[in-house]
Amino acid sequence: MRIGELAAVCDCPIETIRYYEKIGLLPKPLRTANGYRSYEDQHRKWLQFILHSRGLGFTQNEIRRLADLAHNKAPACADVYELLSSHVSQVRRKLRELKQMEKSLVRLSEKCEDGTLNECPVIDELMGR
Amino acid sequence: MRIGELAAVCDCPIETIRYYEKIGLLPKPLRTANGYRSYEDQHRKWLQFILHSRGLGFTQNEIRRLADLAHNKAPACADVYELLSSHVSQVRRKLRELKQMEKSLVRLSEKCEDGTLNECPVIDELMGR
DNA sequence: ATAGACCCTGTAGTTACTACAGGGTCAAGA
DNA sequence: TCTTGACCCTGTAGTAACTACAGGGTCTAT
Repeated sequence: MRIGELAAVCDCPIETIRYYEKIGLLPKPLRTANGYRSYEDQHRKWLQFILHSRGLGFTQNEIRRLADLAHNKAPACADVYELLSSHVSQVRRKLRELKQMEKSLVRLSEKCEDGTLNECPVIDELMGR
Repeated sequence: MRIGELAAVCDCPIETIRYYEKIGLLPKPLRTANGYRSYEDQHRKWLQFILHSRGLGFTQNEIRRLADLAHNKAPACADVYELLSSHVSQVRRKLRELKQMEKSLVRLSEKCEDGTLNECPVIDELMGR
């Protein structure tokens, strides 16, 4: 499978695939005589692993650690679990932050009274009271 | 006020202040004879404006637009309101994404059964079923 | 006279890509 | 046969929003 096909199958830009290879997230494929990358189905699985993890908000570092665990003969489930739960708490922290932001923003925009005012209390408030 | 004092007052790293000046977010202050930056109280307000906006998740571009509106004699409240509501919808979109992530992560980590397994269904699932 | 705290500029590193620039390869059609 | 077009290659630079030096200058106190 050439890179274009892998990209199409996984719905992922070609540049990203080459990038994952460069940073060592995706194992290097063999090359054909003309230098083109030649992927096996295993590469497809690895790439999807990366893309799924990314979709769940894991950083490249976390994905790298997950991948290391995955390539292990007996992936220690406890380690995976730890990575997972620490990530869940990060996501929850981010959620709380965003909810707080949303609240403040709504409170702020209520001062606008639907944008019909000619003076702006929002700007004043952001300037620090 | 020298940069160190401004940094302390606003609880913001010195480098960040210089960075905001460099990218044109914070107006350039006067310089003393020895070349040190010399800030007025107005600068403190501008910096707090930036920091507050940043705390609400606005990007530098949005802050720049807010600041332009703020420096206007008669800031059009409608424009501010528009910026605000478009930002609120972004925050809400991000919130939905994160909630979805959290759900998937929790579902995934439940497979771990508290990390007591020796095989790992999580890895399998991330590899794409 | 020198130690220490402060200030300066300019550059490089971070994360996770994306977008070229400037080339090579290969199959199909005129 | 030639050339057009769709592919592929490497390598570098740009993005956001900072952060962290390197290598210097200034000023106050001991």
